[in-house]
Amino acid sequence: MDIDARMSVLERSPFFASADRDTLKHAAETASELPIAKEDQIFRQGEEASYSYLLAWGRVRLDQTTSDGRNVVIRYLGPGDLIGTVAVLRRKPYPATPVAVEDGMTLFWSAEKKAMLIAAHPVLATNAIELTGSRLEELQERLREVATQRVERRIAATLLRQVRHAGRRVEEGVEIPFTLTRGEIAELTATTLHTVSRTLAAWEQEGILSGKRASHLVITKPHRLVEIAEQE
Amino acid sequence: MDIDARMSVLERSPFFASADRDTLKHAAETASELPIAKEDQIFRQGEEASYSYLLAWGRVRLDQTTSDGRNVVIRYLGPGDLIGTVAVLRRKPYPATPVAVEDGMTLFWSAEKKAMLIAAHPVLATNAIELTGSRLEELQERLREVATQRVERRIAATLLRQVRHAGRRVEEGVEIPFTLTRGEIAELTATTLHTVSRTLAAWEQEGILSGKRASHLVITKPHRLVEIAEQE
DNA sequence: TTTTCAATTTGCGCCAGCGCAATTTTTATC
DNA sequence: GATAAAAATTGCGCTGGCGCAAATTGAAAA
Repeated sequence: MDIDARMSVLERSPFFASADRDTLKHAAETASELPIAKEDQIFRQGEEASYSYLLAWGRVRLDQTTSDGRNVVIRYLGPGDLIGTVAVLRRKPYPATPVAVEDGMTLFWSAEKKAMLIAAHPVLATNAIELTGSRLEELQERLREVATQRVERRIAATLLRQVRHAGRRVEEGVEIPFTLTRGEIAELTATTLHTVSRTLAAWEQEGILSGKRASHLVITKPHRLVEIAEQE
Repeated sequence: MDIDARMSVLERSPFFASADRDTLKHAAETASELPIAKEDQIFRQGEEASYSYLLAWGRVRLDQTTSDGRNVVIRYLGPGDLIGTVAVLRRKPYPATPVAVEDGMTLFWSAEKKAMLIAAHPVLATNAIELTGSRLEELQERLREVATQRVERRIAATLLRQVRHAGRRVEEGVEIPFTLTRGEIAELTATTLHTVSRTLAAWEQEGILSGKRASHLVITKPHRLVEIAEQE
């Protein structure tokens, strides 16, 4: 990737929203590239946060593992999303493990370079607050769902969230453009894979959605899913 | 409160960590004061975020209400904590309703004054990222607990979290220095008040803690509570 | 094409904890 | 001191969904 290609990637990221050409150029010049292969762990939960990343392309799942070995999926990341930035800025260990769900490319900066970038371009600090705030809002929403809703509604809400983040119109409806297993949905939803499987099988039977394994989920009746997410 | 008293309040807040005298003075001079009485709502969830607050003294509970009228307690705030700042900086509606659990005092700034403060003193932007990141981390922790743990462990973890934030050593153990009803613990823990009551009654019987209603909870055997929080 | 393995599905027993109902306790107000 | 109301407690029936087990499916590797 040459500087122009990098700048093209960066200007599409919300972290660089309203950033001028100088900022983009500075960031592009100081970045390094790391290709990622499916199932690569970019870093591990608990490690010292030395580098912060920006996903150029590909998809990444953010996992948190509990002390008794269970996994919670924090979110799916797509192109333009930051990885590990808050931990680097806070000088805390990484709180999660990002796992590539498909091949991709990241741009990365050392903690020093990132701090210098932000000091030199205050718009980046503002954008970092916006992005962290946005993640906070999403987590609050998820906590509310888990605290107050039955599983079906939660699954519907979770799928709609992926649609909102990454959905792509296709002929039959809206596609979630990455592989999402029943197990992963379970870990996003605080339930078990069996319950997700039963639910999705019923919805597939009803014509609401289709797809499993390598074939991406396609929501054929999004309005029906919204109804389910909003039922009492 | 004169300028010196305000500066004394501000320098104790993590939002002003590492801030120099000029910064504190600027902030103190541009702040206004709003006393709060028990049960006051400082603002309402969903309202336009016009002011951001810093709690000088007192205690505040941050509530989020769901579309079907249920309540989730997001967190308890104490002296030095910010209220509404992220929403103001993001130019989004307030995501929660802060309710005073006792009489207190806040300092507040309009959105304009706050933005000017932060633009003039970059250390404040850095601190805002730190604080937002810290809240993110706590919410991730809570989501992991709700997703993977039984109620008892969650209640223990929740009480330990209050101890860590606000606990005070007293003769019999550690006191949580504000009123925390069984209903509120339930809303912090994604369970019902009946389940909290049963659990706390058993723990009180076992000598782990004491207190209800106006009398604050006192954890008499904190180590026992840690064991419960960490059991499998 | 065959084999392997992970993902998905399905049956089913079990139970943690929800939620209804009733009672008791505590605090604030008059 | 009496009353009212909110918080706490307790009994108990019920059920959503967990988790075990087994079978089936689909994709990747050989």
